[in-house]
Amino acid sequence: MTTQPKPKVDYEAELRRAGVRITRPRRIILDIIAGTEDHPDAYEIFRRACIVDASISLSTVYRTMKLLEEHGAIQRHAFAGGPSRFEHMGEEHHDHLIDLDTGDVIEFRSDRIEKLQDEIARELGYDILHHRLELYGRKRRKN
Amino acid sequence: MTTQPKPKVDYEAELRRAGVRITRPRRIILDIIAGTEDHPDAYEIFRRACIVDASISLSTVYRTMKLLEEHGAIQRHAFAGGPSRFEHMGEEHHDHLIDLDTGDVIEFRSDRIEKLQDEIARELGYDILHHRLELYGRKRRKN
DNA sequence: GGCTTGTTGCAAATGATTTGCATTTGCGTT
DNA sequence: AACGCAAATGCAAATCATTTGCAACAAGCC
Repeated sequence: MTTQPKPKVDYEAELRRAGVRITRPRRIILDIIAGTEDHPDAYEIFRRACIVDASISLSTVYRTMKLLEEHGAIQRHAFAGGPSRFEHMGEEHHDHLIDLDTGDVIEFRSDRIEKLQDEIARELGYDILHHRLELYGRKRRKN
Repeated sequence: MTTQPKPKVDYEAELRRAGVRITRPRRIILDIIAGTEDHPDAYEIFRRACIVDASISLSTVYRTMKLLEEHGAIQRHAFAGGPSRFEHMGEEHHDHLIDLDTGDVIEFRSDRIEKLQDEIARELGYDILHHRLELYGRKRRKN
């Protein structure tokens, strides 16, 4: 379970290629999500963006998040009871373990689980487009 | 993958035992969720309740859902991009496959996945209190 | 049956997100 | 380098899901 350092993908070039206009707000937002390893929500991204350019609006953050999600540049997580939180797409898909005490999010990945999911979906006659696996727990007490 | 007929648990007696006052609205809502096999949201429950008693308010539905959730009588599902949907607690835990075209929810269960989850959490030093596994897909085209 | 306290309905508040619209800006074209 | 137009922005207001304050009301114990 190594913490793989995510490669700084050049989203800008990629989006431009897809015909997306690169504006100043978009560049700033892009930099923020590309450069963070946590899972900020829209408002947090907005707050960070404001530090760079105070004229950026929250609507633009939301619009940009939706745009990036549609272009597969980011992943939206809707954890139970809270605003959506975003994360740039890494190489590898992974799932999340949410620490109920601290709210920390731990990423993990299990190929066996991925495989099982596909099997189950096949049995049920479905193709999986995506999935969501979240474990909610607390740190084991050393007793 | 059999569709087990859920036992009509006597929520009323159980809640009363827990010191919960059984009012007319609560009884109606309880009957609705105990008697359905789908996953209605608060508004849908409200709508169904209104047929029985038009004076029931949406707030009461929300308040009752929260109450029932706290007492472990129902399960709240926050599927991606939509309101919470509720389901009475069956015997067996299960996960969900959401049909992206129709919104249908298919229940399934895999002990192997459950087991893997526990293993993973243990490796990470956590105890799982609960989890959420949702597969989003569409029906396989017969090609 | 009356009392006490929890519950309800309603309307207004909240939190997250979206949208209408007038203004601005990217960027291919001249 | 300036031009033009469609696309993007900021702002405020709208929307959607859910919660809350409060006065009227009803459950369940005496």
